[in-house]
Amino acid sequence: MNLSELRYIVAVAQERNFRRAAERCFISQPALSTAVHKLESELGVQIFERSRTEVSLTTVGQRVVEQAQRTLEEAERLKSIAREGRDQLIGPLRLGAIHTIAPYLLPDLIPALHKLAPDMPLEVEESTTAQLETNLKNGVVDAILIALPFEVAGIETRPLYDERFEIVVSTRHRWAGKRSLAARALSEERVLLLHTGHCFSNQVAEACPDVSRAPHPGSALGNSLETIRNMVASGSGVTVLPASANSERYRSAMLKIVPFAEPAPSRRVALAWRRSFGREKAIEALTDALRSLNLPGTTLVKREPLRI
Amino acid sequence: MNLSELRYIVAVAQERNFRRAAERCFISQPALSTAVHKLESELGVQIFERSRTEVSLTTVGQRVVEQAQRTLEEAERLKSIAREGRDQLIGPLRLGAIHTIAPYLLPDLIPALHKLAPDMPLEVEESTTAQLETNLKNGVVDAILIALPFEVAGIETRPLYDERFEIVVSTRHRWAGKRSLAARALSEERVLLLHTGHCFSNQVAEACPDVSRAPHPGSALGNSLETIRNMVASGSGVTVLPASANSERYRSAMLKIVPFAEPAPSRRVALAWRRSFGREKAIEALTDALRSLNLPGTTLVKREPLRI
DNA sequence: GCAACGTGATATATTTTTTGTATCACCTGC
DNA sequence: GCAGGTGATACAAAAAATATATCACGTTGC
Repeated sequence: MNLSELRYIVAVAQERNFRRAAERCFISQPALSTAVHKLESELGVQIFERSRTEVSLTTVGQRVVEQAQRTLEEAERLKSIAREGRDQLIGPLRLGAIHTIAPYLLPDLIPALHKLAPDMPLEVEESTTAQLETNLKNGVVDAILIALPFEVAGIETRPLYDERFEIVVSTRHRWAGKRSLAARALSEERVLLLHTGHCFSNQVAEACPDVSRAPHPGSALGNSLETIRNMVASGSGVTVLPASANSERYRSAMLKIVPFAEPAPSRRVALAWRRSFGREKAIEALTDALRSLNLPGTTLVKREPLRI
Repeated sequence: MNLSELRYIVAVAQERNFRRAAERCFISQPALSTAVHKLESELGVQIFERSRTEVSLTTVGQRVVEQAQRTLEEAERLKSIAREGRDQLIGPLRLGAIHTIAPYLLPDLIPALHKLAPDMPLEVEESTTAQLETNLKNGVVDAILIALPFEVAGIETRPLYDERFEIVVSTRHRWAGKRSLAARALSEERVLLLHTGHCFSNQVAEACPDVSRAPHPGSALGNSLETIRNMVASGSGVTVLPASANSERYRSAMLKIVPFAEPAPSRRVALAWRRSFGREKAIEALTDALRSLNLPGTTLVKREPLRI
């Protein structure tokens, strides 16, 4: 039994004539005849009564044809479901981002993406790189925003922008008036950072090797740079933040941003997704939205050189 | 798109593994893979997300698979409808019979058939041979009981029994005491018969060539032999009836039955049905029921020699 | 790290199924 | 009786489904 055969018996039932039914099904009359015979013998039931003059339905045939129609309708519905789902820019996109990116990017990203893909709401999850990697591989999220390097089997990565690091101090700090500072200067100060589970902390530590990592209660600082920013404002130390964290939105009267002397340390932010994730269009739209944001202290990476 | 493909994606969705799904579908893994690919490209939608480690459903895929399941259920229901309808002894059988047979046969036939095929109710129509022939060809009835000869293209005929004709007179009639009468004797009497639309009248006329066909209002006698019987009882004339019309059930104290002298005229009653009518079992059951009736004045025709 | 195993995809060949062409037997209506 | 129409059938051709062998890639366990 297959759907064509069902279409055939419905056509025959409607036309009550094999030739016309065959024409409507775009097949030859003998093909139709054999197909109907095949179905009848498979079902073990005679659907039609054929005389030389006319074709009529048997009692069972009546019910069989009705049910065939119902089956075909369901099959049609399947097609229309697929048709509706064909647009990759329809349906939610689950995006993960690390704590040092999410809060500074999402407020602008969400409206930007909404313009490009109004029917693709963004569902956001904020976590560490390690957790995001797991969730990405498991399919809990569809794409993640992380800092490079990020080499994972089966995962596609696309660099988006380079982002300078900046030193943040209290306005009352002796560095508050500085135009710039060398990385090694940080070794003189108490530098507040997120705990080592966060890649940003490691990157800062790498960039500024002799930073005196001040001891602090592991999770007491939370996962938020904002806590650190407050601590800096209250004079507990200095910190290093990614430039986008110092956008106007987050600027404070109690803090002063001091750029690093060139070459300033930086990180490369990238988008990553499963190679098997089918919605390339969604990834493209997301990329476009991200590249349109114009974040302070960032430089877009030239488009397309995918690092695999 | 075909039903197999739907079965395949349902299996993959359940197993979340192509090899196991293939095994469950009794096909090879590559066959399953290509089939799923084919369906995906036909629908223009990715149903599954395949990583090397695991298979998962896309958002559309989820809905597609659900709908596929629904479609398959309807197809299954079709099969079960066919399975239920497979028994040819289930469902009504529409039987036509001429006026000179129906009333004398049906009272016994219905219970007899009910014993042989309890789920095959008989729907009866009483009419003339000509009308029955039309209705049989049109499919308004499935089988008819008529008197031979009956040669119609596309119609199968099976002789059932030979039935003697008998003379019926009033008890006050001068023939009331006769043991038998020759056919030609009828020429002396006023013989009441149904109008010429009824084959029985013609058969009597043929058998008794010089019958004085008494003039009578065409339809005033109705289509019923019973009307004639009443007229005979009231002395309006004599008549000739088929033997089964004179069974105990219909015998009257005011009437006397006089057999014809040998060779008594008779008719051969037969069952006829469209050659294309599929329910041979139903015809068999009906034949068996008819042959079991033991009607008075009838002799069963030897089984099976089908006259085609 | 690296080998063994497991995954789905692919290439090619084979089998099965579907369909088309030509023709038949039969019925209807003139 | 003959022309036109019906569905069935035989056979051939085309298309589809499937199997075998193999691949590339990831995971896992040592």
